[in-house]
Amino acid sequence: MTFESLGLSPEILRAITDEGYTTPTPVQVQAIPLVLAGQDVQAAAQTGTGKTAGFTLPILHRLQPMASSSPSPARHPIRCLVLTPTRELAAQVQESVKTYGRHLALRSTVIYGGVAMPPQVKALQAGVEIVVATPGRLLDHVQQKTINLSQVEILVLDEADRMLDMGFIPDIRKIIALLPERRQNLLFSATFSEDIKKLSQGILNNPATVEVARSNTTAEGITQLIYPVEAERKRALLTHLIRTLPIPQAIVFTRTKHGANRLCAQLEKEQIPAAAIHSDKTQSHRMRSLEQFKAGEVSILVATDIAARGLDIDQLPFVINFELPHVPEDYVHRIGRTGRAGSEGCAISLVSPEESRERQAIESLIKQTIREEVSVNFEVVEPVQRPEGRRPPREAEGRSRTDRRPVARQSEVEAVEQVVREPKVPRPVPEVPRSVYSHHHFSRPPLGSSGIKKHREIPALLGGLLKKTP
DNA sequence: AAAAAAT
Repeated sequence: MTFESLGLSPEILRAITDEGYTTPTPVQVQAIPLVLAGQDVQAAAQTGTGKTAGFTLPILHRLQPMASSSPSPARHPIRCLVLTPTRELAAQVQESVKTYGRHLALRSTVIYGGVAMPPQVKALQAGVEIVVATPGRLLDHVQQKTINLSQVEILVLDEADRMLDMGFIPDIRKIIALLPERRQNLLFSATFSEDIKKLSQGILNNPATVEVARSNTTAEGITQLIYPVEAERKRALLTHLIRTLPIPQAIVFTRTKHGANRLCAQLEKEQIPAAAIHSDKTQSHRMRSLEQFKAGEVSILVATDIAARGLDIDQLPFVINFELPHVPEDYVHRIGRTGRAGSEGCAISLVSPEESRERQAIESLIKQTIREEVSVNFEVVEPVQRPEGRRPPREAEGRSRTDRRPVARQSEVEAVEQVVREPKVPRPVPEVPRSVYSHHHFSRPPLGSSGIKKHREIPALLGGLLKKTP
């Protein structure tokens, strides 16, 4: 199967070739012909399956000016509207539109909150055919009458289940009320829950269904590991793993925004370049964090679930759950940030005894037991256990030097306790994907070219650490 | 129970 055989125009094919892609992914093979035919489509697919290009490419094809058509009108109505749950995802989708529309005379812009209004108004006034937006700011423009949606031909709801979770549906209904009744609708969702099916029924007309990956199953090619660890030792274990595996680059998920800030500061104190991303950060900080991470200037991106879905970073080798998510589905989304587009990756979860319920829920959701792993030698630098009720003064917290001591200097009792917790005899180590960076992908879908491409040597790195089991 | 999104 090739992109040519899907019937895309030469200009679009040229952009695809520019990006170095040759073979469409399964979701693209299924979705592109349907979208080209003008069908409504509901698709269950996560980002990383090539979903974004799956709708971007055929939409560009449909909107491109026909060679035979009359000269384009002076005023350019918005012909396609893409709605996404997060600002970052909106930005990413528009990047994709720009990339694949490079050789076409179609213009696009992205609309979201947290940034100044006037530049967006200006872009809209100049005329664009494609708008990618988050719902809130889009409605803001509607109220200010700075946007006209009356000519929209194609509506895309991206990550619809996320938008549902986030309570965007009333906003989306308001937006839809402003669109022409006759239009093409595309709905993408990680899973088809009952709620999503209902939403879909209300919006789509006789949709074709595309389902590539079975819902609630984790992608093949992602090695999942659990490191059991007491909550108060997680930070020490994390830095230990980052240094010893080593982990060149990873997204580390925390449960709260505050937790993300704290962990980020602590990592930096340990000389591990880190950046944090969550909704309390300013939009410019969010963008900078993401850029630094994608450019490799920062090795750890500490994130809340803002980054659990949709973020598309090429060749991300590791995802680390510093804390397990409360909603088991979010585990699937988080680890989906690695092992994308046919490459392989590793998802590590630091799990404390208090999190056993979450762990159980996750394992029953994904219908597998996640392999447990122990970091040999970790006890050497573990923090000294403090007696109950005697916490250090606040200012001493996070002072790494005072937190830890070599084993030799600890009391015998403590040393014995450690041995019990962390047997010296190394347990069989898990099998890691043949190589985290194996090059034999069947295909590498067009997913935007930002990315971390310098970790191809990881198989060697990992091979040393995670030897194969018999 | 937490996070995201308009100001």
